[in-house]
Amino acid sequence: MPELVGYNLRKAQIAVFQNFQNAVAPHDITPGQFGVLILIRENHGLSQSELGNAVGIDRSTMVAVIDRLESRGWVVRAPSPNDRRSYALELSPAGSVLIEDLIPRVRAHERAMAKDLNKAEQATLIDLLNRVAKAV
Amino acid sequence: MPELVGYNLRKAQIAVFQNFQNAVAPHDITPGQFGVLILIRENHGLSQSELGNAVGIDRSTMVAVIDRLESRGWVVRAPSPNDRRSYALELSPAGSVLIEDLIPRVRAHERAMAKDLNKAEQATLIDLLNRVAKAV
DNA sequence: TATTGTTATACTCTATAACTATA
DNA sequence: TATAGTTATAGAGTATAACAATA
Repeated sequence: MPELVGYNLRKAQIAVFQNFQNAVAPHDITPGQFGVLILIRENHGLSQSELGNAVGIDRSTMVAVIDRLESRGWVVRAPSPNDRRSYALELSPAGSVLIEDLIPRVRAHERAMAKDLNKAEQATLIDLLNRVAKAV
Repeated sequence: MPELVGYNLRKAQIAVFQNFQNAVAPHDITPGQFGVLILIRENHGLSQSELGNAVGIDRSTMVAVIDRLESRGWVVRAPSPNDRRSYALELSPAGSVLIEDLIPRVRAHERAMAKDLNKAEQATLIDLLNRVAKAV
């Protein structure tokens, strides 16, 4: 097992996930939720289906994801101006404040994670991960 | 985001997970379950708590994990010879047959995943992943 | 007819707290 | 007192199938 790429990927992912949780404490937010918030911030008015496609999850799953973020006051389902079936997702003011607080924490988390890797090694790691993701 | 190690790790992990599922079809087994079966095979008589420690999950979580593997006929809870509180976990004959069928599939999956990486690059990737996992 | 959001349903993975039997 | 397995409970994340409203 220790020589398998998949096994090491899994182990690194678990360690990184836990460090992320510590880094963003006391906000209790997952990497997936952070990614969704970032996507909404950078793409105003995204619909739930578009967001699901971007993240690779079903639109029925996205309902509960947005429910959670909305119930915590970070995201609002605004009416879409041109399609009455869909919502235009936006960050709430509280959501914007949250993101501004999270970004430096996530940057620190990234630094901690890569602290034993120089710049070239970080670039190599990202390149290799990309090639693995593309290969499968 | 695309320049973050954590983000790329997550993306690679998702792609690899899906490819794993295809590779082991029609067995419907997750990488985590495969890891548990391998550990039981390589450590006869392991207890649930020991297994949980090895994998990094709580012993209460391990109950349901073993329940599932037992209900599918792959693992047996044998009585521990020296401690009546605990079980000595073993693969059933069906579980041994399953593992023998899975191993070449998982090897093929590993090859597919790393098909665009030469030997040196694979070793580099594993080394970098290990250093990330250790850093956090 | 096709798409968007939703609900009902189901399953996996994860944890904490409290319990029973045993050490 | 401490440990092993268990249960109750809770929550996140994931999916498929079917439905209403809308395109």
